Amino acid sequence: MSNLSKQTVITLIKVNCSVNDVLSQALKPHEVSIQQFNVLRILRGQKGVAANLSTVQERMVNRMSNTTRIIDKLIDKGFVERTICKKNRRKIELFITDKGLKMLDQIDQVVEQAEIQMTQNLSPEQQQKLVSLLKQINV
Amino acid sequence: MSNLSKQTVITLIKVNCSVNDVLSQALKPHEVSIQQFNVLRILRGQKGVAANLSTVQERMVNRMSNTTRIIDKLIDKGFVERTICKKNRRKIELFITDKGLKMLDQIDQVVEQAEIQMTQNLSPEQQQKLVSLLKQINV
DNA sequence: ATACTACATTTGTTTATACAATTGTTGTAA
DNA sequence: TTACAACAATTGTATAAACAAATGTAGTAT
Repeated sequence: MSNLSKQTVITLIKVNCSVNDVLSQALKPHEVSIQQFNVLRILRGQKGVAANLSTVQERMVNRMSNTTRIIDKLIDKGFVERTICKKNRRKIELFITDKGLKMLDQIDQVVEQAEIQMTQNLSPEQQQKLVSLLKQINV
Repeated sequence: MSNLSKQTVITLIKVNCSVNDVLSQALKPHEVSIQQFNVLRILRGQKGVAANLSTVQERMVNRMSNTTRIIDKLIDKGFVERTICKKNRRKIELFITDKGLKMLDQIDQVVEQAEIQMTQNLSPEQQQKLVSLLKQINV
């Protein structure tokens, strides 16, 4: 039934809007956007190994659009370093700095609290069910 | 378990990103954005009764941000008319035009197809379950 | 009438998104 | 070596989002 499809999609969009609001409000005092936060997490996940731009882009949750400029902001704040790759001068090498790691540890907690708070009405089984249903959305 | 919360939230955000992509791609040939489309639907829902700006804002799925400018675009395209409310000159009265209605009928079909296509892997029962789980997200 | 507060919308400004075009680099075929 | 295609990142540009500030209007108390 088409009405049900519409309701499903609209509910998904609305809930996501609210979730985004909660997350960006949680991040706001730390002056990083959700996108910047995600890039920092990706770089931390490298555990010291350099990441180049295309790697970061592939792993970003939201579409890339302009990863260069997101990283520019993070460099301005001293959270990320960028150098030109010696083996292939077309590529760049990105690292998270100690300052970035420290900041990330702080906001990780804030974000985690927000995540837990948002999902607290759902049992683990319900969350697993929700994730599995979401993954069946056909895009 | 906090990891599960994180997975739930991230899955929701990712799926929503993809859904948004599908919808904006579906709308693109018609040169209206998702936001503009939503405003048009709200105005059509008024069934000829004027809507003022705050009414539209309240009903928008995504946060308002700047409804004035979204409506400016729709007026430029001839889909909406705006007049000053005679009873209260602070308010405006917004109507969808015939041209707007016609266009909306066309893209309604496109959007509906996209919605059906995205939810086709889910049975009606599964969709209802999904909607009910989404609504339990605490925001 | 005057001043004041609240209301409804618009405007300004900064930052983010989307996409195309450009720059600089590398590898490869002639 | 030269020319050319492919690659990796950056820059340009137009549009949208977020939020604060400003404009204009209405109602109310003095």
